[in-house]
Amino acid sequence: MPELPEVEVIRRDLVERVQGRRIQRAKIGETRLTRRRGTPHEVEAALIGRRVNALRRRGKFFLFDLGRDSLVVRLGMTGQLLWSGDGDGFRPDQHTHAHLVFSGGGTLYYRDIRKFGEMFVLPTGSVERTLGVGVEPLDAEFTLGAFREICRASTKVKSLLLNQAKVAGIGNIYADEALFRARIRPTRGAASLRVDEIRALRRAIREVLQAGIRHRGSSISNYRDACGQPGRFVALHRVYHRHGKPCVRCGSVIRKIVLGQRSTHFCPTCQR
DNA sequence: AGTACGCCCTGGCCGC
DNA sequence: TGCGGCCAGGGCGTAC
Repeated sequence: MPELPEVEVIRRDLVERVQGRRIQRAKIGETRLTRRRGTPHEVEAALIGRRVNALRRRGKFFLFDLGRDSLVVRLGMTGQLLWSGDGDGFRPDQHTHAHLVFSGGGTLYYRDIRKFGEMFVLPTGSVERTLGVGVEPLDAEFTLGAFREICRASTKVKSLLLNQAKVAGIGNIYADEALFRARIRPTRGAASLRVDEIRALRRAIREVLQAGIRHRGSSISNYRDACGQPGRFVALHRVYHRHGKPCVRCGSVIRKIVLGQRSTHFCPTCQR
């Protein structure tokens, strides 16, 4: 479900609440959550008594820096991290599979209807290598030169954008929206892009991700921030889920196709 | 290396 | 109202 902007909104909501606090209790009640590494009990044991030095984001991953180790959380399609202070905020339900109780009050719940998300612990020093995600599109390293190198691939440009090992954090919504803003057809071969197109796409990626963060994310169905509130960016989508509707730029009918097993939306006139 | 497919899950929506 | 089929923002393993 959540892409870079949604994860970043949640991270910003949570950082003030958990940074510097100690995990007093931890409960993981779903074995699927820890399938990548360890058992629920092992992960719980690695968390209890540890202080959260920082809460960072890498692509679509949350990284809770616990010192020597880091807790890694990925939300998959329907995962949510929901905060509850003492007596207010989220109440757990049947889809709530884990929670962390923090010193000084407050509980962080992990809720995930489809259970595609995951939660595991890695040595902090090996997080980067283990996750293997590519450049952060909002960071300074995402230069035109770096993106040109990435585009030297024999794959369609949209598939490239969705490849987390190349560029971190872009998912189906923001890929379609960025390609629309750059006026590039999703089916174009990445290697066929001219320099001016790569420049436009890089700019569009950054703009659409920043706009997504500014509007607190895209809530198509069940995305919610850490306080349970939906994002407002859907109203500003120009192509995603707008198939059959007129293009906001030229009035042509927005089309929907399948590309790389994912629904893909574009304007057949504006995007070339 | 790239692509297609099945699969992991659950729920919402649509048509009948 | 009920039911089957299809769809979904992610990503992995396998086969080609």
